[in-house]
Amino acid sequence: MTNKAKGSDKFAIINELARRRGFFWQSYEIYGGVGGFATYGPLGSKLKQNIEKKLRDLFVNRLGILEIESPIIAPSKVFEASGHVNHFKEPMVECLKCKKRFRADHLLQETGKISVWEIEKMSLKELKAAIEKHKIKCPECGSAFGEPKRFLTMFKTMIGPYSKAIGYGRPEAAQGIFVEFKRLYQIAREKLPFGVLQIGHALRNEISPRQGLIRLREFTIMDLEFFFDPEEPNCFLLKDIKKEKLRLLLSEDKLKGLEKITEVSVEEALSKGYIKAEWQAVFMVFAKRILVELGVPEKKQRFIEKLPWERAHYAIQSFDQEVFVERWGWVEVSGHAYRTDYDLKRHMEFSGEDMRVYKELENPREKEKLTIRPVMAKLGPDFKSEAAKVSEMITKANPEELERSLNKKGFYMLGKYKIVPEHVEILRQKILERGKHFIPHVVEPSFGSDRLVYVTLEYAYRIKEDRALLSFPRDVAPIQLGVYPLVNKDGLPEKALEVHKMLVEEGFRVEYDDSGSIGRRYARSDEVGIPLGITVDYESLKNDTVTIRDRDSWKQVRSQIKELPDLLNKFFQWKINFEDLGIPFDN
RNA sequence: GCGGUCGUAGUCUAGCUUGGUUUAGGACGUCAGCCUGCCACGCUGAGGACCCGGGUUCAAAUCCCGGCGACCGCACCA
Repeated sequence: MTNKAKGSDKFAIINELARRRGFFWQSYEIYGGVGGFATYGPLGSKLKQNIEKKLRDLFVNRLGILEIESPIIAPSKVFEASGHVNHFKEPMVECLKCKKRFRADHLLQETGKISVWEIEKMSLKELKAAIEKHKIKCPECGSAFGEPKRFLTMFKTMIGPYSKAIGYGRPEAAQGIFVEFKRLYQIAREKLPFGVLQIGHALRNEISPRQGLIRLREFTIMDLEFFFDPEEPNCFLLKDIKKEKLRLLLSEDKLKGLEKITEVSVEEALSKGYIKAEWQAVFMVFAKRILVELGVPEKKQRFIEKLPWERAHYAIQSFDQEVFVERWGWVEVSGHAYRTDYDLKRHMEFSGEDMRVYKELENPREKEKLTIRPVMAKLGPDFKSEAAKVSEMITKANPEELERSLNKKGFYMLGKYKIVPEHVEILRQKILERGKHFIPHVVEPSFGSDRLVYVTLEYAYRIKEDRALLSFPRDVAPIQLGVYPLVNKDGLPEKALEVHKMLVEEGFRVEYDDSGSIGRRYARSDEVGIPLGITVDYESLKNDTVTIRDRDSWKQVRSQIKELPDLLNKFFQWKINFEDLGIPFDN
């Protein structure tokens, strides 16, 4: 859509380029478009796949994390258990005069001094009453508020045509992992720690998403839930990366109104208690590295600690990894939440399934267990019809306390019933405690795939001699190679097509282009970020060599056609650089 | 949701104030052909647009109303 007001900053330029070249655009354009939905074109979907592949390579291949794919729709129970049904319905009030809208819960928290937990339980009527009671007025103009209303940011649907079963579109992929925990734990051969990754769509019915790929109503999330024993929180990868630096913006500084970056090594961040879990720190390092590899320098990244009231309901500590983008400033690209045992515990409560794991103790402990057994032969005559009730009360009583009282006073008062030693039998059993059941803790790195695509594009974008080029890291470039005949005659196209075919068969993503002039083709390929251009010239016909052109420097080297597969494979695996591809070529 | 700005080919735009001269003009891109011995050369040709609906009028891209959408700001973003 044409618009002068949108200006021509990088965001606008990239969105325009993305639309024109087929990276992505707003969905449903023929019906005027709908905000918050994007369609990826051929180049964009490839770029996105490549970025996601990078995370898979790291997490699944290198760290052995399990990948799953679960449904987007879940029965309401799942999100009741997870707490989303309560937390995704934000109570809003609108000022009757100036029409400004506010979060009712935030207003009450700030001015009413009511705890988050209390507010959460309140009905709309109670919220209204509380607002009136505390005489809360519009912070903008001082007028009264209208009726509070809840805005549900989850997409709600029905499961089955006539069913009353309510379902929700998942706002995160994480729950798909938690609900399958038992089976996944078995598949992981009942060993901790282990992690599960899910990459998939998530839905959030945002009120007004107007930032292109940055805020979508349907987006791709990459949730990694990493389960570990809270009593053994040590990360075996730490030794390799403990010296690596992280740029943190700590909540204590945020509270003071400072935008101060604390640059510390992982080691230090942990010892000083800035980051609560080792695994969390390690994943933050990986997240940083991934962004560096996508082209975002460390200085343009930071981890910002969320304040208690900014945090999601399930987290006791959260860092957002932010990247600086030109139009929007610091934008979250990943979140790192320490979810503790919150989710598994809640699903355990709501489903009744045991989500605990069992671990054997290194040194099994022998424990004495005290049991008090009622002696019915004595209870019966003494308590008559109430004997059964008393008996039950005895089994529920604290055995240690009962025994102590009997020894000391010679009786024990169970409510109004006086228990004497004849009424009970005291048993001491030696039991061997071999292990214990517990709920694992979870740290969650969670990436927004679409945002990674956007920042990759923004950081790849540059101008060289008035020409736009996308300087993608070579391993995420949607198209790897362009093959061109220098001119369209004298057998050059035929030769170039042969080279093209050979490279396609070798598994490269290659494009053949013979339109216009060679310079135009180079320019076009630069704009879609093809790292290397292979040109067949007259020399090629004589000695089976081609030139290889580097997108970023525009330099060229000459190499043997038959050596291309090997050279190029090494190049795209970052094993060799452009200069190693052949001998310098000057024309 | 509110306020402001705005909506013309794939993209950027001219035209709108003052309705008719428009078969809606240009540039870039695209396609076909020629040309082209290395960085968007040139030539010939082709295809491609007034957001949607209603109204006013002899006549609407142009004026009015409504809808939809976009951008910016506010609010929201678990």
